[in-house]
Amino acid sequence: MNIDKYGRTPIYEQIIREIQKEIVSGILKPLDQLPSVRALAMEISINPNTIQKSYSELEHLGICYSSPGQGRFVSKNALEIIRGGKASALNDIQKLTEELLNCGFPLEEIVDCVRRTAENLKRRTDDK
Amino acid sequence: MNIDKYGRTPIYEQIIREIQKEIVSGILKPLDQLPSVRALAMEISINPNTIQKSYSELEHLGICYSSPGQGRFVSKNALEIIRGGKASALNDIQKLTEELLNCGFPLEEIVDCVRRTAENLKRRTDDK
Amino acid sequence: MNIDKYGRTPIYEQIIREIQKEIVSGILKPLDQLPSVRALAMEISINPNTIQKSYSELEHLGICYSSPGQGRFVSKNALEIIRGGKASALNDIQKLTEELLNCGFPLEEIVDCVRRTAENLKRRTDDK
Amino acid sequence: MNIDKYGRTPIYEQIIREIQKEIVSGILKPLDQLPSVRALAMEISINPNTIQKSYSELEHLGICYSSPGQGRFVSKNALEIIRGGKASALNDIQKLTEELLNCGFPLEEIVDCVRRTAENLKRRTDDK
DNA sequence: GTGGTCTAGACCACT
DNA sequence: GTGGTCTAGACCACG
Repeated sequence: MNIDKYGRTPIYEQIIREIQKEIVSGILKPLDQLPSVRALAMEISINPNTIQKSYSELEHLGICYSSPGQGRFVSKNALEIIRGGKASALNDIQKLTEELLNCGFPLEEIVDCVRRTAENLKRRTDDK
Repeated sequence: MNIDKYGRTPIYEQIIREIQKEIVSGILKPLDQLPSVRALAMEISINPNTIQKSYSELEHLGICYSSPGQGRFVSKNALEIIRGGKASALNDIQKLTEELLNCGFPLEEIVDCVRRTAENLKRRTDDK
Repeated sequence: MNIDKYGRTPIYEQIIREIQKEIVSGILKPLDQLPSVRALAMEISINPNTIQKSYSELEHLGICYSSPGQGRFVSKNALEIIRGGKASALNDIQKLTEELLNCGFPLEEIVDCVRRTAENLKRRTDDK
Repeated sequence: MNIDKYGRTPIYEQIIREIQKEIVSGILKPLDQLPSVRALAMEISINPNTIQKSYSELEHLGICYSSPGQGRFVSKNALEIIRGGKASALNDIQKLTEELLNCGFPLEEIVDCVRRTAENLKRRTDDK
């Protein structure tokens, strides 16, 4: 798990995204057990309170659930929920696009940037 | 000036962006005087200290400069600086694109979103 | 930390210099944690907002960085940045020298002054 | 007269220094008349209030005096007063020197800087 | 009138 | 506990 302890994005958000990424990529499947708060805290050297916060948020979103005494598990419909939640990212892209266009950036430069990102991602995925 | 006093993005950052927008759109030109701290504070009902912070930041960026007792003015090369600073937005777009692609969003949907944003922006600008 | 609350130089600038001095002298080393805003405010009896301003400025200069909830730390390359920034002091010395020479002060008196300053500083440092 | 309207040093201080410089260099001699507030204001495009402030300060220092209805004149002992006042510059040089030495600048570099400044000044003076 | 600094005190998000 | 933002209100220097 790739966490930047000193960046501006909150650690608990980074953890949420990383777990979502693992679910989306299939590393974690529905009904799989998540690592315990303590275990994950040790593994990535983060305060357990922070892990707890991430997990609570994921539960709140319905992406995982905890059964007392047994542990915490990925929800059956985790994938759908994650996909739904990401729709807001399109909104963010719109805002950024507007900002760039307002500054005189040519549209095609932005489109190219998106396409190149897709290619790079594909290459990296294929390499694995 | 359009400020959301109760949103998550700090007021002072919103002000910075609004001023940049006014410079980029030509409402404010290089060497123009910016509204005084107190005047702007009154106009948008924000505490003068917050305006001061926005202005200081803009000065730090080299977008404006101040002479005590005289006022604050747009730098000659403000446009270039703003454009340079926005380059990081491309980076943000890349990250968001990756996130969406990872979730299975088709590339063309993202590209379409960008193109539609550009069209909408153009229409709004032409209407003026 | 030695602060003159009622002098002409702003408190926040004095704090910046004092912190830089502590880094240069090795009291604070790269990656060390700086005193918290509140702690330093208490220690030197200055309003936390003023400390915050000093720290923000130091961050702007790249001399330290902060992670909310964790604290504020000296940058790895703090020393280099501080040294680079002080180069402007040479410029100031030039201007003052010109002023003195224009008034008829003999060059050697100025040079002597510099040398004596160095000796005094060395003596004080050696005494420690 | 060389004034930087947009720098950080107050305009009225710059004017004071420029006038002192003219006296030291002999352009203005004791008992010479200074330009009137209005005339100087026009000449260098500065608010008369600012000129007034500079003149008041110079009077306060004893460098000039005004005789109502006649004008403002350079004092007989202006040169001595200016020289005396500049002694504080030595103090400033000391402080800057300490700062540089603390950062590891070699003493000889500072001394060289002073000597070079003197040479440049001499050359410029000889050229005239 | 302008910008700049400072205090006091509050509230929020993050760890 | 940490940093960050904001308000209210004051005071100063400069033009």
